[in-house]
Amino acid sequence: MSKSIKLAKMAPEEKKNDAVSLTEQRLHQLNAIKAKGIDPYPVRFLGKRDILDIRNEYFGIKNDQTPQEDAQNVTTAGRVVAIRDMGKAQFLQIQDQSGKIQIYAGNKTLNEEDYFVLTHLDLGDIVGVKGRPFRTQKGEASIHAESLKILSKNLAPLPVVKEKEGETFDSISDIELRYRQRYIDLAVNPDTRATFQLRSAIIREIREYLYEKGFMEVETPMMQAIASGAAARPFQTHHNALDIELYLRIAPELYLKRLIVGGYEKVFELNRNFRNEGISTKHNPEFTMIEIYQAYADYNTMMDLVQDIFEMLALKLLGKTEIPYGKTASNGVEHIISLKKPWKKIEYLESIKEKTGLDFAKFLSDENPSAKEAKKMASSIGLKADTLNTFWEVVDLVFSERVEVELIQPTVVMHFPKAISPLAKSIPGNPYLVERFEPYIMGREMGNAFSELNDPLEQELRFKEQAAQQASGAEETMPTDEDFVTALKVGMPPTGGLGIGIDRLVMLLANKASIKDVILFPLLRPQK
RNA sequence: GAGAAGCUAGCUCAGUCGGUAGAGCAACUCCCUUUUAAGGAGUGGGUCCCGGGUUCGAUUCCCGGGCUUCUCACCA
Repeated sequence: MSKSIKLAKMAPEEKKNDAVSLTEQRLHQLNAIKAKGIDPYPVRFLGKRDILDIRNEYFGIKNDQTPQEDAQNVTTAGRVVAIRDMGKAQFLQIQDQSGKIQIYAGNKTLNEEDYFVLTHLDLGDIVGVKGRPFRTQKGEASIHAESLKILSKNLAPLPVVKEKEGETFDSISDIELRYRQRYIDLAVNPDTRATFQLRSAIIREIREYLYEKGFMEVETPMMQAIASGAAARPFQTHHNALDIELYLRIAPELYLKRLIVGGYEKVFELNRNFRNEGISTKHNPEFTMIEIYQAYADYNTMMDLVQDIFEMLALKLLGKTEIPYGKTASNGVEHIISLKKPWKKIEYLESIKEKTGLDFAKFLSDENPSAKEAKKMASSIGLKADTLNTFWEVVDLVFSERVEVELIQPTVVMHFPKAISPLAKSIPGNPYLVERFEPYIMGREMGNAFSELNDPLEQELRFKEQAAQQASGAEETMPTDEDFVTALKVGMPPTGGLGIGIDRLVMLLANKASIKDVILFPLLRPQK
């Protein structure tokens, strides 16, 4: 029964304490449990209550109550995260998805089989407990175990995390381990669990908000013969039976607008998009975006919608519209972001002029403004744009470098040049600017919206302009989708569309500096 | 794709001006039935990321490679 017996059974070569034998030691524990006739991986453990639920009922939400002496037994379960061995009794801490609680267990209340389990427990094991809630002499909320069942034996030891008064000791800081083996990160770091619970809540609240407003969620192809609807490099794949090349979608936009053509008036899709581009703290090759389309609406409708959604999420999930951001960011500067609407609105070209003195608006009427000219202007304020090939790409560089980075508080940037907005409708009476806006928070683009272009002939022209821009060396342009033009010919009502990057939204609300912190399994280079 | 930093025990980290390494926690043995970063006594544990080179000798110096992080570029 004692641990010395186990050791006596171990072959000498198993006594080594290196990395391999750590698992071997546990295998030995496992075999001892099996030899006792106990199943270390039982089929089921029913009637488990959440630890938080038990705490609230017996110890009070503020942890200021003490259970009655004759309190009923409760049943719960979780992973063993701490063992304090007192000899013939032990204190365990178990953790489930809702929280932690202490278990007090000894040979006075456990039967022989359960006591055997107790003395053969390791950190990381999952146990089921039945017992009476009570407070120890030191006041710790506990369960006095009357039965203790092993539900799953831990064979791959977890990092040991200790904490005192909220401070964590020896947590895992190896970022690679946290991303590659997220199950360990989740098992060990409460903050990681909280982040992904928040992510789930954000997505749920957005869906419910839109359902409430009469929107319908749809699913459009992720595998597309033409990857359009945005300007980005796609992933390519192959369908064997049809023997065709397919692309993973870079945006659902053109399909969603086909649905508006078909007669649905309020649709959205919240799902993955794929872009074959670099990986950074703000980019993962697969990322989640929501696109929302509403017929008989315009970009003003979308402006209200995006502010409503952000404000609603902050209030519902964080309880306030003023939220901190940046404490964990690399620069260490904390900002208080106010998501309260209405947000500040600025004009795209005007904002560049204000910040830099450069006036690009006068080039709007120019059919094919020279990139050289723009580069000259950019270099006059110290910006190098050597790798760019078109006028408006250079302008966008100036915007990102001098305007975007300063948009800490929520700001709506409006009215982009038509040349870089091939799917947006022109402002009436202004042939050069479009009814488009992008919300920015913390210097980051959080979305993109416009009054959707529904003139098929105009759309055809815009696609042609994109092709021409590509010919003149633009890095990324939007491919022509003939069938989409055909759809517009059938007739699409005036429509407003909005896209929001969900990952970045979660980063904002969860106060995370890296997109990898809000994606459960971010793409990493495979280990050799 | 470019630059910078990092990689040492299961975890968090020291360290070696070149002589094959330490701490705390974890693990193992013993004591302990209200402890809590439990405590006390003892023990073991390392391909110092990988491969070359220089050297009597490399974890350390040099070269190459791997992976990660950060910054930049592209995108959301």
